[in-house]
Amino acid sequence: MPVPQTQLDEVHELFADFLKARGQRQTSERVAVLDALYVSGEHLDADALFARLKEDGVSVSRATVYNTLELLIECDLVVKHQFGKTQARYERSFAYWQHDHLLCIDCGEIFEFCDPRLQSIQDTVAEIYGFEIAQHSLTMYGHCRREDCERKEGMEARGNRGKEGLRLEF
Amino acid sequence: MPVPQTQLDEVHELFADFLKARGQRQTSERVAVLDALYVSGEHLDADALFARLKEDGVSVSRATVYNTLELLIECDLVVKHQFGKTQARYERSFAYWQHDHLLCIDCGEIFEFCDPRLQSIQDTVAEIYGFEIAQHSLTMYGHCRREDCERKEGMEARGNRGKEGLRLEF
DNA sequence: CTTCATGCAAAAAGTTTGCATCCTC
DNA sequence: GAGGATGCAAACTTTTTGCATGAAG
Repeated sequence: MPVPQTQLDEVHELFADFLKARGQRQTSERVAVLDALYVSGEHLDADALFARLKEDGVSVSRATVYNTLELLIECDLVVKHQFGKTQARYERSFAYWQHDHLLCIDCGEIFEFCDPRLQSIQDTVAEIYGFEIAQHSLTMYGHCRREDCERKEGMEARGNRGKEGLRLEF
Repeated sequence: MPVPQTQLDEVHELFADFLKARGQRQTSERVAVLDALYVSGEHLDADALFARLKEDGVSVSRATVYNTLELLIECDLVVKHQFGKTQARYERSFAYWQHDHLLCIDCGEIFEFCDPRLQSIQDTVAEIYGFEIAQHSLTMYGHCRREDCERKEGMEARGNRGKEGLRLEF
């Protein structure tokens, strides 16, 4: 689901302001990374993002991708996820509903959901442990029922050696 | 909190049975890795586990540590966590309450909690998305109030360059 | 005595860093 | 024009793999 142009403009402005405030420059590479994440709305890993940019004819180095992601995370335009893998994935976060994730163990597809009860849990935990909770990460892992879910990712990644495709890591 | 001897025996037996069933050998190294995780009950990363074993006078290679962890995960005696870092942590999982985690952004301390409402959320999500949910991972990140919480890990890991120590990754 | 497991070291995979060149501001 | 940004490649970190040696069954 692509982001509407007005929102993309708004995000560009936020990023520009953030950079200006820190005396950093607005380069075409930085904007390209921002756009790649906002236009697709997918949960991309650094390498997929790098490939996507190259496909789009934008030439950036991996170092710049990582540098820019760091900046985007700092100004809260992007969040980094560690969906049970050593490799991180990045997702746009501005003007987008706060949500958690549901991941298909077989095909790797990611779904998003939101449940208000999680806030109650967070409040309870904060009170019991005397914590000031800044953020949370909730991911559910299971088997989806899409007709085109063919365990593709599980097969590739794990050589189909168990009843389940991906190795679960919590 | 160390595990009682009777439980350690039980875990040894489970592991022995698992290995025998697969025609694999019970070596002292494998048992040592299992014990290291069960005796301390901590959430160790592979390297810390390696170091702990060396401290205890057990000489195992990193490769064996990783191999054994894989086995222990397969027989559900250990779970792997990816607490928003590229580096995984491992925790014993047998005869231990099912719980989620609360992590101090400043000192890195890990607390455990359990809230029955999460099961309700899981059921709802499963129904709405038509998923058969196998597992979930919930981690809350915040600031603890221990008097000896001195942001130590944040300082080391990130060079104290922000208002918060650890980089959050969700 | 036959595998299977270990240890070592090399390779992978993901990410970070140093530095000369380039380009915003 | 000056200082931050880029690209490249090398370094680093964590994890995986290949192979000769060693030990469990």
